[in-house]
Amino acid sequence: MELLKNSSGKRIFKKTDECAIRNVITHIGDKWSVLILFSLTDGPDRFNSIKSRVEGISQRMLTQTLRDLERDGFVNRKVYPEVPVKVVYKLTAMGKELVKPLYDLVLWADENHDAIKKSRRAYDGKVK
Amino acid sequence: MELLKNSSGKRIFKKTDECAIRNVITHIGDKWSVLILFSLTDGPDRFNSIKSRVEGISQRMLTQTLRDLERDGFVNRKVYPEVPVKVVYKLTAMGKELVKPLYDLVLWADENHDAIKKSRRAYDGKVK
DNA sequence: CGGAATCCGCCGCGATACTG
DNA sequence: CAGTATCGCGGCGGATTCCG
Repeated sequence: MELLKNSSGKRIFKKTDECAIRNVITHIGDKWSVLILFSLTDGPDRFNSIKSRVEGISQRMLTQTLRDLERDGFVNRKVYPEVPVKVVYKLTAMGKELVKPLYDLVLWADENHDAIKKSRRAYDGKVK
Repeated sequence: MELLKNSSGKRIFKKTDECAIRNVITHIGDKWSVLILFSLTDGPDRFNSIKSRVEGISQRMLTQTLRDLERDGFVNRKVYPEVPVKVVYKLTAMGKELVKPLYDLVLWADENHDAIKKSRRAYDGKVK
């Protein structure tokens, strides 16, 4: 994956687009993307329903994030020209694939949440 | 993990600290953390060496991110009181554990990198 | 060498108002 | 209902300077 190495044989993480890791992180790093992806694992859902389930997200950010996810091929957007309009979002095949490793990560974090909080308290105690 | 559901049986993602996912994302979410963690999988390394390997990171961000990782118990910091000072960072046991699911995620992203870029081009072509 | 401290630009993101 | 458009500020993070 990362072939570039320095004189000590250690990997170098390039700035550019070629670094796959950076491309992932930009999505994962965005808190809303992950929550939206996970919400859609419960099945297809409508705009305002997602909005109410992902607490705290603004209309602006939901629209924008869904667009990005659609653009990357993780989410499918379907418009039903009723009155009023109905728009349903669902995971694509690739979207469902992405959620798998993502889920393992979240699961790990959930299990280690206490250990992390404990470590923090210890650290903050030392530094005061 | 997430027990709260709405009338349709779909999960609700609370704003608060109770949502494990949100806690994960804030840690792993930022681009620098992941790159630093991965760089340390090649073995312990010094401050400026990491800085040169993670391209584009500023001194400020490297220091800050390393502190956060140390605080959460993912990274160990050891000072060698030589002249000039030498500081070596390495993954803790928990840090190594974290990298595993993280690696699967990155691996997935690497494999699907082309598909994502292709989807993007198709999307951008439509919207123009 | 490995930081800490300060300053500051810019843009992410929320709030609000308006449309098809 | 599901968006777009516009404005405004808060804070992330880069650049610079100084220190043990």
